[in-house]
Amino acid sequence: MPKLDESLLSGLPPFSRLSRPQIREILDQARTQRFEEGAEVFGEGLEATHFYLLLDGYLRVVRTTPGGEQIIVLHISPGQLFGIAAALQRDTYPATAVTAAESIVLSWPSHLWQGFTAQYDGFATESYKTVGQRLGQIQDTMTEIATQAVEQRVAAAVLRMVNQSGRKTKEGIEIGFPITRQNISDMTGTTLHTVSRMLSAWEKDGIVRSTRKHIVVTAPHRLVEISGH
Amino acid sequence: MPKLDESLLSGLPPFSRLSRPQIREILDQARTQRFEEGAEVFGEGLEATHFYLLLDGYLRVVRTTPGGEQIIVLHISPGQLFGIAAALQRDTYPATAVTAAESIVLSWPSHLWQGFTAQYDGFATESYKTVGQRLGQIQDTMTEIATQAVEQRVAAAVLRMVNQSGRKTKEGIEIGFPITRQNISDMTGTTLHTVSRMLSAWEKDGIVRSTRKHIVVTAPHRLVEISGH
DNA sequence: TGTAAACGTTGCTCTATAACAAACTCTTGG
DNA sequence: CCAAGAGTTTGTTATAGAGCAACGTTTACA
Repeated sequence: MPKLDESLLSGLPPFSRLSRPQIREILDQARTQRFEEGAEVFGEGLEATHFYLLLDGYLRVVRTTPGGEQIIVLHISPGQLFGIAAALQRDTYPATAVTAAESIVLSWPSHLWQGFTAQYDGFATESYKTVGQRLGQIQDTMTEIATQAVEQRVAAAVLRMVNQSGRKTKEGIEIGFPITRQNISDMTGTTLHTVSRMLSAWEKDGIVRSTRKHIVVTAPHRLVEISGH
Repeated sequence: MPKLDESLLSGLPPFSRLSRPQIREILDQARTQRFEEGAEVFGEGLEATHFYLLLDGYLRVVRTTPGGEQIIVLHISPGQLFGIAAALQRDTYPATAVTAAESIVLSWPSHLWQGFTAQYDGFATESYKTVGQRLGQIQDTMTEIATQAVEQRVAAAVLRMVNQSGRKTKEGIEIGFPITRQNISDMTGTTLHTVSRMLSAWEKDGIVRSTRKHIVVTAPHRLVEISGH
């Protein structure tokens, strides 16, 4: 395995205050893994043996109900920590992490968490900041699902993905990872049928352009209007 | 103001590993407040100047949408920390805390958080455990709202309150704080009308007994069945 | 290169639940 | 002790969106 370069981590919040030798130390303890699109990095309820950092790719964090339905709790972008059950004194993962695209992932054994927070300046602070942001985001999503009509929720979900991973194209802003109607319905608590109808209608209105697994938003402001924010 | 006794805190997880003098120190830095039922302890978006512990009473943590609708994110029981924005490096509260019953609350200035975690053994660990549990619970609620029918959600909400605050009566288990149909609808993303009909139906079936602002569950197992868990 | 699997679209029907409306009942405080 | 407000009940109507069904399209791989 080729040695990873310190520059991979030096820009990221949890590591930004560390010296290169410290980052070297951290990298030398990490395991690197590559996952195909659709692969499971860890599963809900399993023992939380490691914590992770997404170097490249995209992840979906997913919960499955007893009845077999699933909902996507959040998406993880490159540079973010995930599976940090150790930070919250949990011994199992509370959700499943599935790659939305081919991904490169670093991981460390959970027992190193304590040491990391103790010896690396800013690591704990930044990690808990991430936890706080995620908590806030989940509360937002929950409030939205509980109070908004389907069209508004779908619009908001699309906008969230665009904001998190959007890249400019000549036609508009494209969501940066493969995404199906089913995926969107799993984010919003609807059915793929309803999402499909909605996207068709928006396409007719010139708000989005979509092909199989890809969505380009051509008129973001109109989506913002629809979402009601 | 009467001096608070150390025994108030000594049994609670965040303080359980501390000596009496340490608890004395902590208590001496605390402000004690009493709130009427329905009072706001802090509001969403306000500067997070303090963190809190609920000594007695019950709280609802509430989010309000731009459109004026609100949803109850979770309930806080006696002995629990809340408003711990400081733990997550936030400078504003992400939600509003409203008393569901008359309540006694301790609070400390946010800047003490750092010191508490550094010098009191087990404080950080236990606090983050709480955060982890709450995150899990919110994810549960969200999954439920996104996937379950209204009757199942209402049943689950009632059961959650019973588990958290239930006290035995001759007729069954009573929810330990005042609760309206509107409150329940705010927990489940429905309307008070639907909740009212549901409770009426359950009462006819001998599953609950309810009076204004009070609910006694007489057949918890039947509610569990309905909730689908 | 052909065929199955995965993904997407669209029409039709049906129902759970919101919305509207009105009346009833308890509680509180002047 | 009465009035106003807060909480609850119940009936009726309207509709968003789920469910079912069928078909079309793209992708992958055998």
